[in-house]
Amino acid sequence: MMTSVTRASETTAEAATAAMLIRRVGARATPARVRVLWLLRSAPAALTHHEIEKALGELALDRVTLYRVLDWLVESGLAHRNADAQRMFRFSAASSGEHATHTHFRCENCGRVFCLDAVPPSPPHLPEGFSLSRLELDLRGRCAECTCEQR
Amino acid sequence: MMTSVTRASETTAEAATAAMLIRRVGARATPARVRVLWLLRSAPAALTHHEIEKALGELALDRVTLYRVLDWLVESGLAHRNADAQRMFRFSAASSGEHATHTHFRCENCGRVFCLDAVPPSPPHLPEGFSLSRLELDLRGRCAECTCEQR
DNA sequence: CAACCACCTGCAACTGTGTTGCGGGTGTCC
DNA sequence: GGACACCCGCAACACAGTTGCAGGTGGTTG
Repeated sequence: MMTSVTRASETTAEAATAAMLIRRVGARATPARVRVLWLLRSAPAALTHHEIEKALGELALDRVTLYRVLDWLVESGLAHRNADAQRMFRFSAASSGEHATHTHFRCENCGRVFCLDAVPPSPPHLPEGFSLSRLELDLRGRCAECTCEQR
Repeated sequence: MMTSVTRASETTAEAATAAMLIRRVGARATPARVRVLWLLRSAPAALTHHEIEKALGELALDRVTLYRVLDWLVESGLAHRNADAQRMFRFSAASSGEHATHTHFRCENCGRVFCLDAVPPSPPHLPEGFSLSRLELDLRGRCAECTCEQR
């Protein structure tokens, strides 16, 4: 069925990939899930609930449904959730491989979060009893766009 | 944890230090500010609003006043604010020197945030136009306490 | 094919963290 | 001691995220 996310032929392949990823987890590839995952996978940065809602345009889902889809994506490992500096959740597609170490850039002006490919930083050593499961490098500053308008 | 603000003599010196820090910024060292800053400075981890409220015990302030004190501390550079994974703000005292690079450990079980002294990781290089102001290493895992009770 | 069942969707109402407005109190300075 | 700035607390609000429930959808089974 696949209600078209857009009509461009190349993106239907992307949508099919998203659907495939969803089915692989053993769940129905509903339009809502496909759209959202497709959007996350094509976004260069982590998106807020609100940004996703806007980006879906007239294909938008109910607010709650979107929350539930996002929760489900996170729970099944297809997406990641992080709270940004404005204490809002931001969602990004999980890279197919590992996500154990990751680098984000948070713009202090517009609040957006970008996922960077950067060298995994050296593993530090922890106080006794602490166990490490994941490591994240967090860069703060201004993104290219905000540096331009340099308020 | 964190018994109330006591009358022990040694802590009065700590309180005096807090008051001094506040006055140095050019502001009144009100009891509320002194108490909160003192608490933050003696805490091993970043605290939520709620934890601070509890820790102050019967000396507790109004909810709103506490928020305003915290805002003021952040604004004057005496404290730092970060959103944790549960999208709640956590506050920590600013170290006297720089805070440009910093390492946090976030417990995925209890949500607490610990400030670690760790080597500043090497600065990676950014996409064109991005400017870096701060760098943070974010470790996720289980803190000693939660590793013990190992759910 | 019809009944069934699991699951997805949407509406409404709720929760809890953080914020704003405002009146009143407390210090400080001339 | 009067004016002023600042601080405090109460109440009401704003908003992201959640829960409950009724209804729809699609696949499966007899």
